[in-house]
Amino acid sequence: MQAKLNELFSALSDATRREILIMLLEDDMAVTDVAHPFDMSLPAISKHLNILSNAGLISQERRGRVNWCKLEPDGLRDASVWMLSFGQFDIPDIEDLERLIESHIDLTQKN
Amino acid sequence: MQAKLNELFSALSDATRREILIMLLEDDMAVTDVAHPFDMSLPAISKHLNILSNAGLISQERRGRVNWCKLEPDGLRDASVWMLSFGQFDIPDIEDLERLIESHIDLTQKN
DNA sequence: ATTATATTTAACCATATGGTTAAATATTGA
DNA sequence: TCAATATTTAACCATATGGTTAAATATAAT
Repeated sequence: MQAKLNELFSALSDATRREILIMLLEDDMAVTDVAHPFDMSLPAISKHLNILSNAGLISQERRGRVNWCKLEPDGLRDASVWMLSFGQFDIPDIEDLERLIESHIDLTQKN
Repeated sequence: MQAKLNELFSALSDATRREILIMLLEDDMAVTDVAHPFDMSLPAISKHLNILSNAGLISQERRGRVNWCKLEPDGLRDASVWMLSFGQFDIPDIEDLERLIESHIDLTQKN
């Protein structure tokens, strides 16, 4: 649980990786196309994609020589639940997020 | 903006630091007391507290020889807004979070 | 069969991170 | 004044991170 959160937040702590996630919001992409806008080598991007995969934020499916990268929006859930609940609740279901938001707002307005 | 998010997510990517935040949810604490439950030296905790301060997640106020650590719940806002909006919107105000949650749920149910 | 394309793996490098111990710096209490 | 307490700073260390280039692998196209 803690290890998974470490991996998640750590994956999100890099601007290149956050950019990649945003790109994948539009559509699935091949590794080469993900790499295109960045001033960085293909292996570097490949590493970033592995980190995102291991964190559960994307999935990769190889078809032929192309490795398709796909956003896994559920991957963000644990981290966002932790952040919103600030770790004080144990809410597994995304339907409860709205309630968590409410309590987060209460929390921030307390001082 | 990106640098601040790097700092925020990076600060959250360590289990010790997340634990400290949860501890501070209860009440403000002196550095020594923060350190107490951890199997770690005081300087190590001091470094963690600096990282949390620089990320804006806590503040520290020295009174006499005691440095009081205080949670800054607003510090989480940027990161949670990014996560929930997935970077596609530009919502500065926490009142709008509820709407963002809605769209996040839509997003996750899309596939 | 050969070549081009897509991607990963390997080896390497510089810097960052998270810890340590020892010493320094205030501040408080006796 | 002297000692104890609270905390930080400094110097160091091992490992992790984020990048590089060169080589390897697998698939597709000619």
